[in-house]
Amino acid sequence: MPKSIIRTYSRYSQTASALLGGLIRAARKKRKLTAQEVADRAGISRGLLQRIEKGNLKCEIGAVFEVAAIVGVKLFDADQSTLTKHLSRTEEQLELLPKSVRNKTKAVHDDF
Amino acid sequence: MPKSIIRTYSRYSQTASALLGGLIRAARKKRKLTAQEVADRAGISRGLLQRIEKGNLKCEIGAVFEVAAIVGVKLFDADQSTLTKHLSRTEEQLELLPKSVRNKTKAVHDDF
DNA sequence: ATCTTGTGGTTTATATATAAATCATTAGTT
DNA sequence: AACTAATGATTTATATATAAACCACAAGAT
Repeated sequence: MPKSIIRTYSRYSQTASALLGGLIRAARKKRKLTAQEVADRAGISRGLLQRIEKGNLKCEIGAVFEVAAIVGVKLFDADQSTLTKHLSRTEEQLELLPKSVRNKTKAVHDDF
Repeated sequence: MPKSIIRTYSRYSQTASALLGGLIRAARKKRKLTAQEVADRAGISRGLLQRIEKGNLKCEIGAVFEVAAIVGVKLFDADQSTLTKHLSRTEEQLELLPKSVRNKTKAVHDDF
């Protein structure tokens, strides 16, 4: 049972989430998309999109990634891909990544 | 009321999340940190950390960001900050971001 | 071989995020 | 001005993520 859960977040997380939310909102505006449109295409409610754009840290990461993809905000471009290359080439990472992405095209709930 | 919610995720989201989880796991290993140590410092359960490292899309983004910060995986460095500068300087973004980060040092639940 | 220690997986109870509906306000249009 | 559309915010019911407690197995260490 979850113990009363009063989670505190570091300033880094707050900033990162607020930044991401702001980028999403700005990108959505730039593309002249309404909140409802984006929410529909992401398969989420408009209320959830509002929280995402506010940088609320309690949203599920899948919803955030979906929205980011729809409005064109990419988390892992250029810099991150190099990060992937540089970071721990000796780890099991390279074989771990494909495995957890493979064999699922639609739903992902059987992920664990 | 949530309608039976069988969410599907795009391949982009799946890849991004798996990549992030893999980076986190690799970084944790690299720093010789046990799963329990990281979970404790992040204030989450070990089980949740397992799902995060697997790239499970249903984890809350706050927990993911916390863990990423602890093991040293940064989401918005170099490339992203330039993205911030380039992207829509005319939007309300620049005033939106500080506001939603300001006036909260510990908890963030009063965020909305 | 025994004893740790770390990890992966499962189960259960509960806290809570979510979808839906609603209302108010704002912005844009004619 | 009135009308529309978009947004912000709130409330309620329910689906579900989470913490905690397990178990089993693997890897080291003594």
